[in-house]
Amino acid sequence: MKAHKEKKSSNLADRIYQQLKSDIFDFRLMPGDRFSENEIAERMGASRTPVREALFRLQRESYVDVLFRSGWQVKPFDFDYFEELYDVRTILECAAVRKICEQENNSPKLDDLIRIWCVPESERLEDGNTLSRLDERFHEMLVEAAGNTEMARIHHDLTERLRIIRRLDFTKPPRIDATYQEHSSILEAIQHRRCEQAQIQLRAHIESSRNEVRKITLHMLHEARMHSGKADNDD
Amino acid sequence: MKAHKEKKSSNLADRIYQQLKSDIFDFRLMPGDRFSENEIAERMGASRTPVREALFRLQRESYVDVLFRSGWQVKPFDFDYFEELYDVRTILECAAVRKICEQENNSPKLDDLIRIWCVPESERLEDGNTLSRLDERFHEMLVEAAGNTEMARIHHDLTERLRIIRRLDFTKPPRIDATYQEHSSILEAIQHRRCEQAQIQLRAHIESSRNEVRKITLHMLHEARMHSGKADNDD
DNA sequence: GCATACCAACTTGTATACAAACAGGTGTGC
DNA sequence: GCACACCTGTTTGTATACAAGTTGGTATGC
Repeated sequence: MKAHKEKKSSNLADRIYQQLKSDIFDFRLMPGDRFSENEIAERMGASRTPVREALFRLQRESYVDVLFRSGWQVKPFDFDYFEELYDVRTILECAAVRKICEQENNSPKLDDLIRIWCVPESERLEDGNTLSRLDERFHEMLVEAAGNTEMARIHHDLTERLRIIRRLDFTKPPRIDATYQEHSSILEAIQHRRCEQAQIQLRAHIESSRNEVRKITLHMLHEARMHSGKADNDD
Repeated sequence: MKAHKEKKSSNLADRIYQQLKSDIFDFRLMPGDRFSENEIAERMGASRTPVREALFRLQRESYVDVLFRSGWQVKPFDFDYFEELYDVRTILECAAVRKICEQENNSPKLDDLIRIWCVPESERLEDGNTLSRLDERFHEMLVEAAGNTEMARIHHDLTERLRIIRRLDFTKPPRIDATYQEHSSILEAIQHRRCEQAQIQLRAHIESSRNEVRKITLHMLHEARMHSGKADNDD
């Protein structure tokens, strides 16, 4: 009765949604760019209907805005916005750590985390892209281990929204090493139920990642603007 | 019914969204009910297009589900889900209190709150419905006073989702009195920057409200099922 | 040369038409 | 009486047609 198939492939709207999102992520659609539904529909080889569905989803996730009968716009970069998301992320993850520390037995998720991150240096991964995704999963799994699926869902949304700037964090080996070091240290504190210590370390970890990203983002955005041959728009 | 001015919002989809949501809230659409887009479109006197837009929004907010080419369904009541939302709410609000306590000067929002809630008994409101909305605003303003608009937005979403069961809290005078008492006490603690105490009180306040709602919800749902002549579905 | 009014092209919002797939009933073969 | 195939109506997914409003350019008046 409930075993309905979920055919993702037959859903044009989903595909367009994903495509548009990655266009935004990869700066093929620049912050501030304006476009119309017809334009997208033509480029995607579809009609306006699924395009609109995709755009409404992106709008709700605050990637784009609709101007009344006057086209759509990729939301301009708003650093305050990302700062706020980082803050909420920190709050949720610290709360998750607290919940985990209140559990008597390790949840399977926690054990998985330990297996992944508490490894000798020789077994550590080095690829930036891979590690970027793995880092995302570390923080997500931490929240999942707390056992509140709605909290995990909200945190997952935050992660999605932050990915556009966060993946810039793993471009240099020092940050990669630091990540392994900090993650394993946090997990160890959790394992010994040192709640306060774990939270402090987690907060510091997020903060240092955030600082790194702050610097790189500005640079990247500037680069992208230059390559696209567009002038900086500062009025 | 409600003599609201028709705002000529020019947005049919929005109106349909609001209407459907209140249909769900008032149990005109029962949890588990199945319906089709045409059915809704006909009842609303509109075409399927804006109806679909409204339904997709409600789906994203997890009020309804779409079954592949087989109609829509009002999401069945899931008490674990509401419990989880309450948890996240508590986490966010406690974090907000912490942020507020770290501010040196009172934000205007905080002063507003004090003006509303720290009043002599004679000036207190008594109407359950009014107070229900006012209570929502208390918690929302608390988060807004912390100064993180994204956190406030997420909290606002939680509030929306919890309203369906939360408004059942203010049906009895004792809870009304207790609410005034607890809110003013929390605000006082915040004003004196007693962070820990404020958080503990807030947590207890939410918890007692939650307990009250837990009891009433079960009863209400049962009533609604009886009146609609439907059998309980406990698989 | 400048300001303003108007028009035409374009944009989103809504309605309708068509396609694909599922569900449930019905008839047929045994 | 029962099982199974088929057919028909209903459902969502997608495309297209139409309506209403905005925008930007152009022509005209001064």
